[in-house]
Amino acid sequence: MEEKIIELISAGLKDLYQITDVAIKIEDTKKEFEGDYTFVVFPYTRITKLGPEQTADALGKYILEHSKDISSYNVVKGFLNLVIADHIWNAFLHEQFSNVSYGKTQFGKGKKVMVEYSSPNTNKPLHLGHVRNNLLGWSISEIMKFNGYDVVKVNLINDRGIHICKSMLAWIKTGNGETPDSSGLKGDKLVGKYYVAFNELMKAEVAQLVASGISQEEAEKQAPILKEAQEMLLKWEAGDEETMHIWEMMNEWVYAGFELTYKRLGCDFDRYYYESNTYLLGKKAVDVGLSKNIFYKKDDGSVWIDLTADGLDQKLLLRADGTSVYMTQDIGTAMMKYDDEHCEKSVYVVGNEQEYHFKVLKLILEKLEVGNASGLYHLSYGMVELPTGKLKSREGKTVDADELIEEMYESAKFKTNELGKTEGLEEAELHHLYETIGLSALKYFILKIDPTRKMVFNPEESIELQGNTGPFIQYTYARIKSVLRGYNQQINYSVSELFLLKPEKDLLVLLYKFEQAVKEASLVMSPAVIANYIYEVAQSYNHFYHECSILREENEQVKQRRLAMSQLAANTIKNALHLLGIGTVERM
RNA sequence: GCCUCCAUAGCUCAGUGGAUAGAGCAACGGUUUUCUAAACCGUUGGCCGAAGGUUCGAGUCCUUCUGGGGGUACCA
Repeated sequence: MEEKIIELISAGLKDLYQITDVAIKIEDTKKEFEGDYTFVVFPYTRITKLGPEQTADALGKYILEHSKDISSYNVVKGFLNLVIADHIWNAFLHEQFSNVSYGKTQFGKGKKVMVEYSSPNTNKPLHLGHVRNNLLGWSISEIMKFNGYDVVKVNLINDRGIHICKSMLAWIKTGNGETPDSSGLKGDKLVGKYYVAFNELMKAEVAQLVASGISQEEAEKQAPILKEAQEMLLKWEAGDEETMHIWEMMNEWVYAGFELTYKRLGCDFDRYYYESNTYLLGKKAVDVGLSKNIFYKKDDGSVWIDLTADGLDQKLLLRADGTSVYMTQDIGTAMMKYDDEHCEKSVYVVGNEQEYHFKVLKLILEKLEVGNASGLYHLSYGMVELPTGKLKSREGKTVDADELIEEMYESAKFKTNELGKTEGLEEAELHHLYETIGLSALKYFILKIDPTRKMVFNPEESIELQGNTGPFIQYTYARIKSVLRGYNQQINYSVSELFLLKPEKDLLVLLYKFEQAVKEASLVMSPAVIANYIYEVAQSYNHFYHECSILREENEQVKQRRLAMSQLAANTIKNALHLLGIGTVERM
């Protein structure tokens, strides 16, 4: 429809004013005014030599004469508001109302994209920050799939490095052979406990050193337990048997724990990468870079790249002791990823604190000519903060993912029971209901916010189930399904020339824009576009529901139309919620 | 210091250079013999951080300033 209008305006400008070769832009008409699309004529008044009103009026007249699809127009100052004829909306409804995959586009057809998300460290459990990452990564993948892209979801497990050694060391020193079975703790929780323990042990040692007259900074470098961890990393890279054994055992615990959390969050992956498998490839690449003089070696043996010519600093690629760092691993991973899948685009869902890292990574890949540097895209999302301040995982001050999900579940359960809507449902159905509603509240609360922005997570607000929330949208869906159940026959809608009431038309126009939202969400990689869109749909449907009778409508044609609209709204909500990883329930 | 992102209602957030800046929450009031009240309708609440500039038109673009977040050579 937009294209048609643009053609009309373009023809009008040419015939009336001899204006050609200009990019015509139209926008949605603001609610306060009558019309569907608006064309702003201000920029053209200089050429038309007429006032804005006259220019717009002449153009409006021209369009009305040349198209049956525009039923009327009005002019406010320099704004030409065009009203689309009802038959267009009716035809759209007729075409789409039973389309269960309504909204799908072929926008990204033939393009293959890899989306890396989650990417946890194996030394501690998943927390609120990971939750945002997981939800974003999964949702963006699904949005791109919905747009026809071939998407490979990837999880890069950071299973090696000094941080892992810290957990291992603390476990060896203080664990007394504790296991998930013996402790009853989820595997990731158990390992996380020892990561916190390490930091406490180290803190004590640092305090002691400081007491003996050494500076804080120096003490933090010299703490014996830190030295031990560093030695352990060396042993690990050398393949020391005992170290490897403990490492493998503890990682298995963590994976089992993560798996449970992923399952509950609804995240899945097509492929897993392990940094323990990719860092050697990275090291090799560093050697190649050295021989090509892209990198250089300092006297202490550490390897660097000088990026001052690119406006950046110097960056470390290998430590003086020869062990690899984050960057080394990421070079190797990028190479392996490209070898495996040959995606033209590789998206990294990683927090914005690492923007610098990815800028450097991209440059290095470019210079080394490996791993498809041009396709690298860092989807940089904002940090999650609590009303009380920032999350601090080193001190164990976080919002734990599992606990958070459980709270949402309980909240949904409490609210459902309070409303007394549990009648006739069996235990398993109830569980499913609470789970679906609780997770919807959590997911929607996080995804409705623009990913690039930092967000404040208020636990009390997040468990709200009213207003602009996931459950509100689910409720609208359940309400529609209830109406459709009440009819319980095939909807038999045929295009009629009947007049659309305002709430009907508003809803239809909004539903028509789903594809546009789907496309935009994929372009800007933002589930928030979908979330905000579907919230408007739910609001609009509820308004329509209050204003217009459906089952009680006596005019059969109108009744069928409203049923068809309900059907289309239900399909739209279901598909949109799916893109956010949110399920629907038939009643709630 | 340098780089970068951000600043919109009491709170959390929307706002492709266009019209009178919008939602939700919170506060107050109303709607159910009628298709699900987790809903709907209304009231209160704004120098869009400040000052300049570009433009017919700026919350949106540019400059400066203020305040905050993040990054910045051996954590990841």
